[in-house]
Amino acid sequence: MAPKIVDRQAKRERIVGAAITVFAQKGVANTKMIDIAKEAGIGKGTLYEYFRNKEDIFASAYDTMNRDMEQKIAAILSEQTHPARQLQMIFEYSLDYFSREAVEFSSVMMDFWAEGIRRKSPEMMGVINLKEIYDRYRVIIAGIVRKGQEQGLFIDVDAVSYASLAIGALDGLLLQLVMSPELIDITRMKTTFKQTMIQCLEK
Amino acid sequence: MAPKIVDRQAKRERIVGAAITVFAQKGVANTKMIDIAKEAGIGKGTLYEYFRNKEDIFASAYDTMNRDMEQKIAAILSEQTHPARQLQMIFEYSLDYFSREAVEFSSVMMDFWAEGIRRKSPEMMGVINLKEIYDRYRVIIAGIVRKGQEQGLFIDVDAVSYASLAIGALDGLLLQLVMSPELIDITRMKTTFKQTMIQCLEK
DNA sequence: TTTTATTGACCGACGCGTCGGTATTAATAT
DNA sequence: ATATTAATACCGACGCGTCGGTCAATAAAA
Repeated sequence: MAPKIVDRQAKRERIVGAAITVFAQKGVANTKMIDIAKEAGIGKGTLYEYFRNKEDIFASAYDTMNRDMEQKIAAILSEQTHPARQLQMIFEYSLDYFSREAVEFSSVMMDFWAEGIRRKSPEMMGVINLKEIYDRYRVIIAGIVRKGQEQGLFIDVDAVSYASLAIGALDGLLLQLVMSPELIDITRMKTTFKQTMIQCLEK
Repeated sequence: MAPKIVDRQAKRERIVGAAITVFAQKGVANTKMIDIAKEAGIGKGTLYEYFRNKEDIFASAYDTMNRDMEQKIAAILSEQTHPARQLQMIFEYSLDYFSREAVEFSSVMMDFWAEGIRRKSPEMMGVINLKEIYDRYRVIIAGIVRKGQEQGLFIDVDAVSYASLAIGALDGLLLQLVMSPELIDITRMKTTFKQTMIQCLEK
């Protein structure tokens, strides 16, 4: 009259972790349910006790990875108050993160993008709302720029365009990093970022 | 004792054109062989008389789209000699191209990227060599920057990093354009590009 | 008639999700 | 203590739909 007790939340997280590992190795599209199950050390059927379907695991993994990133950005913003420094920190952190910590992360993220793009037109339940994520980052960067302008520190550039450009540059670099890691010198890239994206902003 | 005569080259091109149309409508991954055949107005089996497999059609479509882009870049370079103007023209042209043909071209291109990324690690015969394409563009942009530096027009920034950054920015913007077309104002973006990516370069 | 082009019915591999059955645990009775 | 029981966790063989690629038959041109 009493069931086996399992920490379902913890197990969900373990499965998501396993999924991310496999995604990194084989690519999201080429990952089979059985691959995730094996990595998590459980049977395929058990996956369906914790997730409705493949899509569901996919979305959970995406959420997890994205929450990580946003928390770190938030931390940076609270450490620094000078707009130019905030931008610089965000750029440098992103570059570091992409290159050093996250060869894994990067290619998985690329897969998520590809999926997100593929799902934009059909009335798919937008499990992965890429647009929303972009909007959020755009708001953050544009906010910093506007603050700098109000303080008379930055030139009069369109804050939203600048934010789109900066986010685009980071994403695009991630793309190239995944393709040719040997070609992108992070240290130099940081300098170049500062020389172009930041110094030109300052009066 | 004489067969039906067909212009095989022309028919291949027709098929590739049909493929691109369908890719734009349904996304590369969701396009079935039968969809391409129907769009081209031929039977499914006939596809295999002109292409070895799906991969082959895919690669041909990619080549076609890419050759278009490169030819236009080359034309720009021959029209302009001033380095800063060359960069500006390339940026503006790319932005125009992306925005004008965003729906069709852009989302198909994103699919190609996603595929290219997915195929980087396994010893797949690199039908779609994304790395090579990137290298080519990088060489072009970096070359312009170096020329500007030699002429004493540009500041001393690392040409390769700059090129990666610029290409990244364009790609990343394309990504955002696909996601939220309404958010990206091309005219403003051109101005911002000039204010950040070009003016900061000039002494 | 011969040669080539075209076709779509067919095949088989593949992978998602299900389902019937098994294993494990904890409350309860003895 | 220990047997009993009930609720839940776990599993993997299998069903079924999907889709890339093949091939035997057909059409058309010369």
